[in-house]
Amino acid sequence: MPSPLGNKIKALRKEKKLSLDKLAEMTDSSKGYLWELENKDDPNPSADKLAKLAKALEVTTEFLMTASDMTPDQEVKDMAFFRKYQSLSDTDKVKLQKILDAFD
Amino acid sequence: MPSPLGNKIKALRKEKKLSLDKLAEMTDSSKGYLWELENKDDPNPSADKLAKLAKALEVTTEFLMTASDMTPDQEVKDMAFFRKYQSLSDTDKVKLQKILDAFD
DNA sequence: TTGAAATGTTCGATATACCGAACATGTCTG
DNA sequence: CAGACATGTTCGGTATATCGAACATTTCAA
Repeated sequence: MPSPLGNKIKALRKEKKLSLDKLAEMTDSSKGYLWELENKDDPNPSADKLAKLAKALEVTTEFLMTASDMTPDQEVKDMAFFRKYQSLSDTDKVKLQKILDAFD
Repeated sequence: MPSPLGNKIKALRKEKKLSLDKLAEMTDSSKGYLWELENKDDPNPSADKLAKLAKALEVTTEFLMTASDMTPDQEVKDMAFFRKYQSLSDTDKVKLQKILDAFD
């Protein structure tokens, strides 16, 4: 009856040794609602709650929401690459785009 | 009055030449609601809608949710680049990473 | 062993996400 | 220009996300 999302929240919360009350406070929620998210059938929190939960639990919303097929390691590496790319100047971005296009 | 999330949705939708109606159909929403998401003050869709939007628009929920200081158009272009990158083989990814590292 | 504090669970009430359908506006072709 | 069709906008109603507070359970010190 609990969901993947619920399981992840509970696992992360336990890992950080937080009570429902404490996590509720950190995320501007009620503990009753957090309990529902963790234990009820098909939870569907708002983007706002999701973002606050991700921040409090120190993960991405993507991680909370999706059961990814690639390894967390690979996900993290791809993201790191993307962050570097984003920090480039526009002209450098264009250069890389050209190179990328040559690959596929 | 529109929000970063709304701007991104609209930019991505336009990029894909989708009408509100079409996107609504793809994402099990009403076009009225999608219009609200794109144009109203502080939209707060559910995780479910967010996931369906991300899938239809071929971006991550993380990308949709996190605000940034660049224009939605620029973000969308960066995201397009990232999607291509992700579809590469591991060896090609590494090559591109090397090239990127040479830039900064 | 007891009971008080911490943690977890349930539930009625309320705010709001989301819908359907009407209305408005734009964009064409005849 | 007419008007038909696609697209965008507004809005009242309904389902449900979320709260507050009561109730239950666990924990642990005295």
